[in-house]
Parts: sequence; structure tokens; C-alpha cells
Amino acid sequence: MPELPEVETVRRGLAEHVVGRTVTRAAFFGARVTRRHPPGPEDLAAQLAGARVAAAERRGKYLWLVMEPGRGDQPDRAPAAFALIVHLGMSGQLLVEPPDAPVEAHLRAAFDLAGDAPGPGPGGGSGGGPGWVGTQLRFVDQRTFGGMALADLVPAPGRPGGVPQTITHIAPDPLESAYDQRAVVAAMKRRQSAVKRALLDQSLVSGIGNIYADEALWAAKVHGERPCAALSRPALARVLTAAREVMERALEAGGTSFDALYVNVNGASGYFDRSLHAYGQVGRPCARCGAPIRREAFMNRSSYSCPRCQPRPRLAGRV
DNA sequence: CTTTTCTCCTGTATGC
DNA sequence: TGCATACAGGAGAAAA
Repeated sequence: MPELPEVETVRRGLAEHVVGRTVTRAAFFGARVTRRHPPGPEDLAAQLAGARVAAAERRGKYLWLVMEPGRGDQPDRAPAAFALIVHLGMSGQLLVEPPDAPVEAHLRAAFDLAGDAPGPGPGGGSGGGPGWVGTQLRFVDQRTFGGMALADLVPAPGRPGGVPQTITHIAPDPLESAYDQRAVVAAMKRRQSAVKRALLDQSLVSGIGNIYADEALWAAKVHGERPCAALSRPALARVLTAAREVMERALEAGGTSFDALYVNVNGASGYFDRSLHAYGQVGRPCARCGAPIRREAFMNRSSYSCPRCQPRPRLAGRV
């Protein structure tokens, strides 16, 4: 499940293999992948055709490519850059492949790319590389919770290139300069909800999903059902710091696993198997105290925690 | 305004 | 073996 570290790994792959190239043709398959782009897939394809990928950006779990339109009718006046937003949902992958690679079962979009990418990627020079005639960027998404859309870029603090207008409700994530942990702690203090719900609220702090929420709460020794307001500011800060640290470590573990041909979210995190202390570890001993990790229902899914290190709040829920 | 619930989707695992 | 069911879960719309 792509959360911040996995999405950042994909962004880095895009920066290396796609930025600098021009989209010569775009195609979309199925209606759901463009459901967040109201004008529809034909409009999306038309606007991308001829545009150059100027940058690959990320905030939380959202990716976007900064696109510079091709100069059509007005060669003396450069049209404004815009964003191609990509959300991977739960099962989305971005793949960089030769155009004649076999079509994946859940291929949702394909972009033909022209030009060389800068840096030591494929096609980056005469030596090395597979020597493709062309390159395709493909979006494959089994469950199609992800999608693509266009948006204008609007100014945002700490983001020189701006952020897409349609995702300005997404808060800065813990790894960007605009992130202000003291402000997040203050906002959490005012929340009338459990701390895990707050961690998952992307308008408060972005990038954290179910996995890293459980890991952060385990590291901070806090049960996710504890009300935000019942936690001290230092305790809230410890939870947020733990979230940042666990995601930084996951990024280190996952950041090296894609090769030159492949920008793959599923392969991005070897972190899952080796370093999880709570998520999915039901019955296994807590790494701190040895008590078996428990699983509890939470919002139609699951939460994992240590029953000894993370005791449930005494008043779990009010009526 | 704030907070919670529902819904979208499909492959995998489990139970009878 | 075959069929039904639970589960994974991000995010936005709808409801409370």
C-alpha cells in the first residue's frame, strides 16, 4: 500500500527517467482512471500531447508532474505550466518500459515519451542503457482507486513550483520544509477525535496511512484510540516525530530497489518484511516487551498494537 | 464547521 | 472442487 515513502520512491524514479522528456501521445483505458478529471480522458490526452515534463513533485501521497505545454500557435509566449496529478491509490504502479512490452492486465494509461532524460538513466547517452527506440510511461492499477487529473499550479509556502489547485486541502507532509510540527500539534490538541484518526487525516498532516500510523503509535507507545485532547503536547509531538522517523527509515530501505527500467511501487519497500513492529504482526512478540501484538477493528479495517506498551484508554468512546 | 460513515475496486486467503 | 465471504484500504462524497 503506497504511503509517503513508497510514493517518494516513485517520484525519484520519475525524476530520473521521465523528467526532461516530452509526451508525444497519451492514452487512457477505462473511465475510472480519469474520474477526477471532469473534462474526460480525451481532453486529458489532448492537453498532454506535446507537453514536456519539467519536474516531478510530491506532497503526502500525491504525485504530480509539472508539464510545460508545447508552443503551438503562439511561439513567442510560453503558456503556463500545469500539473498532471497522479494518485496511486492502493495498487497503482508507474512503469517505464519499451513501447512493445507486453500489455499489463490492468493498464490504465500509457504515455509515449520522446527525448532523453537527464542523468544516468536509460537513453541517457551513447553508452550503457537498453537503447530503446522509444519509451513508455505506463500506469497500471489493479483496483483503480488511483487516478490522474490535470490542475493549475497555485503558489504555496515553501513550494517554489506551487501546488495543484485541486489538492490545496492536502497538508504538508513531515518530510517537506513547509511542515510545521508545532502547528500540527496545536491543531491536534483541538481535535475531538482519536489520535489515529487524526494521523490519517490528510488535511492535518499528509502522507501517513494505516501502516505508518500503527508503526508511529507503537514507537511512541500510544494507543490509537486515545483522544487527541487527552494527550499532552509533548506526547503528540512524540507521535508525529515517530511518524516522520519511521517514514524516513522506510524511504531509506525502499529507495534503492528500483532499477533503471522500472519505477515500481510494489517493489519499492523492502521495509514491509523486515522492519514492521506492529502492522500485520498479530500474535508475534512485541520487539520491546515480548507481549503478543494484538489486532483490533478500526474503521472497517484493522489496527495493530502492543497490549502492554500501548494500553487502551479507559474511556474508549463517548456516547 | 466538525466528525463519522459509506463507497469505489479486484486479487488473495479462508471456510464450508 | 466450487462457491461464498472476508479482507486489504485512500480519499472524497454524503450523512450526522
